[in-house]
Amino acid sequence: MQIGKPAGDITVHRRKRAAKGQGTLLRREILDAAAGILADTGSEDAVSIRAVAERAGVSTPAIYMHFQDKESMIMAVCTEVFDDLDRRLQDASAGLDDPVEVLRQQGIAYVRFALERPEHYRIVFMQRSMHSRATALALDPISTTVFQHLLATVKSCQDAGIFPEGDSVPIALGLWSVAHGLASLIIVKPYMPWPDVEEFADLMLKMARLGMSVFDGASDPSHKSHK
Amino acid sequence: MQIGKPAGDITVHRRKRAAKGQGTLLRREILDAAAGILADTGSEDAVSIRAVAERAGVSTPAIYMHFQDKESMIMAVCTEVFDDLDRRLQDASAGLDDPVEVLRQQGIAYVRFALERPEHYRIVFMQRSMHSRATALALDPISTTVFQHLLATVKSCQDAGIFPEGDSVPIALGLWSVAHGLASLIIVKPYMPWPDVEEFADLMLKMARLGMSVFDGASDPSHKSHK
DNA sequence: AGTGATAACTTATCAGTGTTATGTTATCTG
DNA sequence: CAGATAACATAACACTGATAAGTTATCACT
Repeated sequence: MQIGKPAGDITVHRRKRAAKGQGTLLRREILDAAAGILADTGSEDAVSIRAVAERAGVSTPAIYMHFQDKESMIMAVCTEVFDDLDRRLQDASAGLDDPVEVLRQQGIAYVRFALERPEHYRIVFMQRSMHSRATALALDPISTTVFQHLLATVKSCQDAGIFPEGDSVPIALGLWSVAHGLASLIIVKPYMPWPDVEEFADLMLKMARLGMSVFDGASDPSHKSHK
Repeated sequence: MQIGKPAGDITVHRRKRAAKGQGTLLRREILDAAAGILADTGSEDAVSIRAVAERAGVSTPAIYMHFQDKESMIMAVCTEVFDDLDRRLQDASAGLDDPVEVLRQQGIAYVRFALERPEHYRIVFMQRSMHSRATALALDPISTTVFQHLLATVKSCQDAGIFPEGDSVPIALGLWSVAHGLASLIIVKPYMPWPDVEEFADLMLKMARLGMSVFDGASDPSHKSHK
């Protein structure tokens, strides 16, 4: 049973260890490997610690030198991908004067982005974290970034008199819920009779805006005491 | 090393095997065991095949006599729980004449139900199936049931002149997206600055309704060719 | 150039998972 | 009471995330 090469765990390409100060180089290569697997397969399940380690050319526990656990690693991958989301949302509304049009275009861009990367979106926005609340928040800069930008857009709408004055937070959360609800339901229940996605997103956001604009006089519990 | 009882896999309560025609009795006990673990722990991860088998007092592969795989088992558990959802939605709108009020109360009841059973809701509405589209649809009677009821409510709203005439499907899907977006985002991102849940749900649904009511004259691509 | 310190890893292993092929036993039928 | 078979159990496979403990290459310093 003599075989030339040792049997068992055949690592395809064995990485050379980094120099002494350059330990963080591996972090980049791990992220690239994990991102590659996720992009190739489109499934989080395929991104196992072992698969990532093999693709990066290192041993399995080497991953844990740079990431606390698997969730942190995958979240880091998704965070990098979703940096594009921020840029896309800006691009979608660049050069637009009407703040309502800004809101609409950003909303459509949001849904479109989610449907282009359904697995990334699912990981970040449809999966509860295994960590505590505090660390889950720390691992999730995407949500806060998206929300801050949306908040600014809502405020400009309020300044233009489109939305009623008062706390912008519930309005922004409401608009976010609409866009998220649409994207996430399409991802999970694709067999439902969804109309054309972009026109439907347009419809929903219009619906939300028009609803909001009439809201001043209605019985709005969260704003009742303001006026 | 003589010990009285055999070491190793100590099954707490060994079930007596069912009689010859009564093989399906085990199915009920498996469902109860799985539902119990899910209710106790609140985590799908705790509902492992082995844990369920031990709780039911049978061996691990016995599960596979009644369920194709783990997903089917857990979906069966959730389907039973969500039968209550249907009843709750009916109760919430019982005795109401105004179809809009029916819509609002059902929407609030929907979100409330989701937040009372976040893990069940997550499994059914926030997790993509491992199966093919066809079998995923077959495993998911909840969505279709909920949607059919919502569709009926939307139609009654259309008859009352609250919503514009035409295809009810996109309107119902839109309303569902709103309620789902709210519930699912709260479940996954509880650290966001959510206002009081029920009043917020009320706000959102009002917002959706008021938007819809003004829609007839606006540029609505999905209805443009009707008039 | 040689030596010790240590950053950057690897080896080996643990405890668990879903799933399946195969073996066994209790019950029912004739 | 013998044979058929429904209703299980045993054992094992191929994974998974994670960790304790051991190793090796590189660096600073003499």
